[in-house]
Amino acid sequence: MGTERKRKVSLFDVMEDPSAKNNKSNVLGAASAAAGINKWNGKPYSQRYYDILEKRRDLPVWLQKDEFLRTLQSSQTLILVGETGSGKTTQIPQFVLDAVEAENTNKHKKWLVGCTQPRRVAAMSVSRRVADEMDVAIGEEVGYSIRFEDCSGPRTMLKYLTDGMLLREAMADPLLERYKVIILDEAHERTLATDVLFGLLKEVLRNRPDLKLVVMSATLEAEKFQEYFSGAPLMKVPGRLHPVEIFYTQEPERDYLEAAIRTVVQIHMCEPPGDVLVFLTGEEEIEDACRKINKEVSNLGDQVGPVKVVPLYSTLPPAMQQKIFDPAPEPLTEGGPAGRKIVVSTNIAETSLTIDGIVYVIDPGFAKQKVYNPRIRVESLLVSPISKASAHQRSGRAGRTRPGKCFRLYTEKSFNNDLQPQTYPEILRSNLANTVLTLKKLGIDDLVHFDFMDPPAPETLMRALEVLNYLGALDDEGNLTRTGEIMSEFPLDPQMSKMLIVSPEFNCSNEILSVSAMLSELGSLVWALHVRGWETLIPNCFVRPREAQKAADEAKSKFGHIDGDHLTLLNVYHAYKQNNEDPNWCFENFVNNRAMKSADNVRQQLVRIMSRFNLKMCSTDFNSRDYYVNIRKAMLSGYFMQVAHLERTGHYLTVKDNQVVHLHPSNCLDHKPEWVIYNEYVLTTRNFIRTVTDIRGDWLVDVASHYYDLSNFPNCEAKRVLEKLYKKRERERNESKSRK
DNA sequence: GAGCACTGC
Repeated sequence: MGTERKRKVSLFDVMEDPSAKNNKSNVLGAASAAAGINKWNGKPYSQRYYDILEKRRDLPVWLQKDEFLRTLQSSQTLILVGETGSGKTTQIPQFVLDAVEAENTNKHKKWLVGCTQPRRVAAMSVSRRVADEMDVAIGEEVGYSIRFEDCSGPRTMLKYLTDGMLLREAMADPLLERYKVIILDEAHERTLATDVLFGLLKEVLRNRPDLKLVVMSATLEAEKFQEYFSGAPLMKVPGRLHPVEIFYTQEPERDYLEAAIRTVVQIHMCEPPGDVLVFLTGEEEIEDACRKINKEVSNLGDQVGPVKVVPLYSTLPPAMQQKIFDPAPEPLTEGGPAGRKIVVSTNIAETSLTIDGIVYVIDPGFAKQKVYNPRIRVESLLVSPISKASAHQRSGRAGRTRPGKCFRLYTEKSFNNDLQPQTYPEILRSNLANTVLTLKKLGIDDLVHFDFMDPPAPETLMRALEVLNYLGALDDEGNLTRTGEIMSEFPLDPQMSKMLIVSPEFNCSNEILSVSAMLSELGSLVWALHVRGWETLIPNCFVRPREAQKAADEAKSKFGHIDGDHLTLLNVYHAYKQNNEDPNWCFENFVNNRAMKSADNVRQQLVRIMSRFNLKMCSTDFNSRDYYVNIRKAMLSGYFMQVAHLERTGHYLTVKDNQVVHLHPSNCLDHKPEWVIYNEYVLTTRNFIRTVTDIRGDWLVDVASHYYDLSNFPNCEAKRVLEKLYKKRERERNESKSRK
């Protein structure tokens, strides 16, 4: 296999003379276009194809098509910087297709061009657009691949996929041999998956001279990318944005929320018509701001036009999110002052959602960002200043349809001196246990010397290795074990995949599958439940409308399990299935139908992975006393590092880390157990542990004796209790021996 | 008796 790879001629080396190549592609293009036959599928072009083609040719990237093809021909890696509106995401992959096709001598050889996106929606919508542009059916020559949905086939030549999905593919095919060219789009966003792909692809390119890489990014960091990819050529494509005038405050603002509201009102009173976008940090702040803006504007009476204030955050259900696309309200009287739409949004409007018609942007300079503390292994959300790149992106939102204005609620000096150039990449802000497992599976043995664009803190890597070692995914030399290999196949946190893998030993894999599916969808499903004026309870498959709180609480209590929230989730899942997944049943019981559907979807995916590894699907007899005991023990064998002990003072302390924590009030326990496992540790008004289940101290000794090795344990009450347990064990063992 | 930046497999 290796020799064959070496024999392959580098893809674009065939043509020596760039002008000859261009002639050829032009001739080809002209010939097929003249015949009106689509070279990709042999069908005649539709009228729509020609209509779109005309518009495509107006995009800024088209002016540089030849330059792009020449550069791609002469180098293995290419960096392309293009601002919003340049058309790079839709056009560059098509240019690449033309190039590959022109150079491909073996017409029967299958090849693929992949283009990654950080978000599912983008992968889906861009591929649909490109299929239209190429006049082919989606899923045929052009397709996409995202979790739960592979819309590609044997004919596919261009595939848009999420970065996480390409990483998954690399686990099965480390040299990514199906691909001729890989395009990493939106590289500046520096998602965890993209960062891992950087390092991985750098290695793959060394082993595969016939593979090419195009890195596409929107901003300033191009030189850093260039340096990382050993001086790869850099191409710049202009964007197509209207000019945006930037205003700074003269003095720092004491209260950015109050300043933001004041600025909205001023714009509405003094500026010409045009919609406003305000960036704030979170749901509560946004709802609060919307109320205040409405109040302030109504105080102005009819000297100003009407406003439509629209909140926007990810947890808003899609129907509510749609309101951002509504037009601004009409003037109250004919010829009266114009109406204005005011969108108050989180960072979601910075990258994920684009609203046309925005002319004014208000940027207070803050966002909630994830931070990770490796010492106590806690990720939390913190309101922190944004980066220059982020500020730039925000202001660009004002110039999509016409020239706009951006009001930065901080001083110019502060922008220049205080804001860091780029947002910290995610890899520096996350718990890396799962990432390290993926890297190990990809065959990266030496993590310390892995070529990260931004290497994570050694302590974070050490913590991740330690966790994986305790879970039995890595041996003491740091090599992937068989268990670790299976764990890496699950799209779950290592703790969760561990409990799944061992669950057949506790005769409860069916139940652990359900718990895992419910838990893993907790985070990503909140959006389905949130309706304005409604509240949710955690676990968030429960809905709690403000006008029916009592009924909702009663409904929830029917599912409550006194031994813990994990078991409550299991009860809900079982009830959902017993009622045939009936949406009416969900409605009547204040259970969210969408959340349940999605959990069920995840569960099916997990079942498929379990079967692939011959992991048995089994249950303990429901009437057995051990039914719940087995489930709790199986959970403990994954979560033995997330245990808290009730001290005599009445507080919980996390085991080993000795952090004071409190049971989150959403728990459904009817007592305070001496020992609990928890799913997450959240830092808000206090240190809370959320989704909690009662476990027994002697199980710790049975299930995770390697972790509860007392010779390596900080002095604390939990240690003394465990010491007693170990002694009791020993006594019992001796007694049983002497009886024999 | 508290609360959810945003993604992804």
